[in-house]
Amino acid sequence: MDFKTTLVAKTKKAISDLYSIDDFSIDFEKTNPNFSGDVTLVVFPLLRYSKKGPEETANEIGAYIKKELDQIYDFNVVKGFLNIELTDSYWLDILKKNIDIGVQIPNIGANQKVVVEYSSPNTNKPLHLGHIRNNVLGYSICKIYESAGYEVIKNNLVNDRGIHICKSMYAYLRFGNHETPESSGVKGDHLVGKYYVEFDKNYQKEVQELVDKGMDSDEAKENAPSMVATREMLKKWENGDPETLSIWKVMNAWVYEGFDETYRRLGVSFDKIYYESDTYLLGKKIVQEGLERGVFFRKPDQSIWIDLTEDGLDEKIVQRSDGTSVYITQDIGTADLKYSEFSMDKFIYVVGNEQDYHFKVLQRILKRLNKPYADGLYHLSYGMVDLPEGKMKSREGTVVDADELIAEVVSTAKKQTEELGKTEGMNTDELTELYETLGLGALKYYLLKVDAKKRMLYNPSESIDFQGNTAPFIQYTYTRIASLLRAADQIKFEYPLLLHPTEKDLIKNMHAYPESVLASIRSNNPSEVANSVYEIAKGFNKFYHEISILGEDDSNTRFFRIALSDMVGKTLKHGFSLLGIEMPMRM
RNA sequence: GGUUCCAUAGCUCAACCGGAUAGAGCAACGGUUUUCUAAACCGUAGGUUCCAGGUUCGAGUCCUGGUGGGAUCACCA
Repeated sequence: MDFKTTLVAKTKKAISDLYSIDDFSIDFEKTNPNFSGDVTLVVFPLLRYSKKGPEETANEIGAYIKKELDQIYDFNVVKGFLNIELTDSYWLDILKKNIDIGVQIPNIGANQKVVVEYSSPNTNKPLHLGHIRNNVLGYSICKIYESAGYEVIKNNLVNDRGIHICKSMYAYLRFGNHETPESSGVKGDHLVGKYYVEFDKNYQKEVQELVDKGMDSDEAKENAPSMVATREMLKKWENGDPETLSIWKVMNAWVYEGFDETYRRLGVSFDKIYYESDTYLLGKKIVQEGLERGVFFRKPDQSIWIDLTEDGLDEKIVQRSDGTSVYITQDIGTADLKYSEFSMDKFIYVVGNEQDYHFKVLQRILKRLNKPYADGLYHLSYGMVDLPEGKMKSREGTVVDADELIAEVVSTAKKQTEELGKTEGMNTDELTELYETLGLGALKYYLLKVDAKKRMLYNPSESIDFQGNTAPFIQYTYTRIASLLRAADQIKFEYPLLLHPTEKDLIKNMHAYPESVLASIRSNNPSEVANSVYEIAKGFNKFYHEISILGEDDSNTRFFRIALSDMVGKTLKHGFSLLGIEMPMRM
């Protein structure tokens, strides 16, 4: 039994002995740093039983449990707060256990399977900053679940078909002059993206011309020649026209090559990739079944709907009057496919919050269809990334391109490192790797440290500032530890009897780490891990600054501090691995 | 307009179930290097937690109403 359980049990016993009650619950919380103590019991809710003032009640309980538990060094009472200070030997025991078994996250996910769908790009344009947030979040949440014993399937659903893909294809055929990534030297996804933009420019021009001739604007949008041709192309694609399929395959292959490079650099990967071109028809059968069972209904024009007004949602179309499926139908189909393949307990979609309504509807529909996996569906909804000048818009060219951004943070890392000039003796390969580790670390951490569901601002100058709450700060802390360990020839020691305050703080922070991982799972939000790691790093730098480690004369104390530092380093590295960030050995 | 999310220091973000004197980083100002890496450390200053009510021992957190902002409400994906 761990100490917290014992503490709660003893305290409950104290309260029921003192005030003769038995049906109540209590909980301890961390003591506010402004007061002395480690854990705190708020006694206000107990006053109605004790019928005494808050101070007196707290003092009575404190005196009772102090006698009962050796781990309690002392207690103090401020108003209705009973602050309990634990002994150094208690914290040393915690540390010892930590050092003996290493960083351990409670195994709460044994025999549970989670499918995490993330990334899910369109193959008509390159990735941008919003995609980076998606990828980094998705990958991190996978790592976090894995650390607690879940079996995780990293899943990507590639949106490789549809009218938007045809737009790039149309523009390429018309303006492309057979250029290829090889001939132009442009990365495949960027090349295709170029024609997507090209399409839009030409399309706008055509619309304008029609409007100038007196056509209504909506009508012009429908009748612009390039739009008509693109719709025609989509039909050909759906009918399996060989020529259309062939150009589609070629262009998609270029995009995949480009994406793979970006994925590799971001350090994300997938266990299972679905392509929408394979799955987009899957939902239709389920729609038919649902129709027969009366979950869906048909309107006079033959379109099929579901009525969700009882759930506070609207009616939603699931099949068009011409018999083709809509987006949500595909999602129903793919959900079913995934369940038949993986029988997962939990199914996380990492998708932006502009689709909150969509996923609410999807879950309701799956429930109405009595799908067993409906309850396990979770939409990890994250906020948009804003730019200081406003929101990103592909059309206006105000997107932050993923590849450019990565190149920029890496080159900043290089510049910073060179200015500090501490990398003597490292060869070119090592340096390249270091810049990559620092630059990408900074970028990922910048995106992961804020609450996933919140909208956030991307500030270019701040993201490449490597001071304060940043990945390089934590990486720097790690290299300090690595350097200590290199200097230590051996680590043999007895645990001391007393702790320096900064040592105790470090132990407390490390003790809180596994709990933060569980909190990240509960909230599906890696920022809790990021914040916990930051606290530990900050604590270490204070410790490092205040007391000497290698310079300590007493060899036992010296080795103890090295072992403590080692443990801090391991915890930092563990935390960063859950965020998908590497640790350098030197910087 | 309906639904929904958000609003905390000059800026970017924290604050576990409702708990004490709301915390960090950046920016500003001042300090620390004969000492294990100064990408560090210490200090000063900075707040009517959007507004008005309510619930209670206690509200940034919960409820109601307002103000401001985002998203969504397609036979698009």
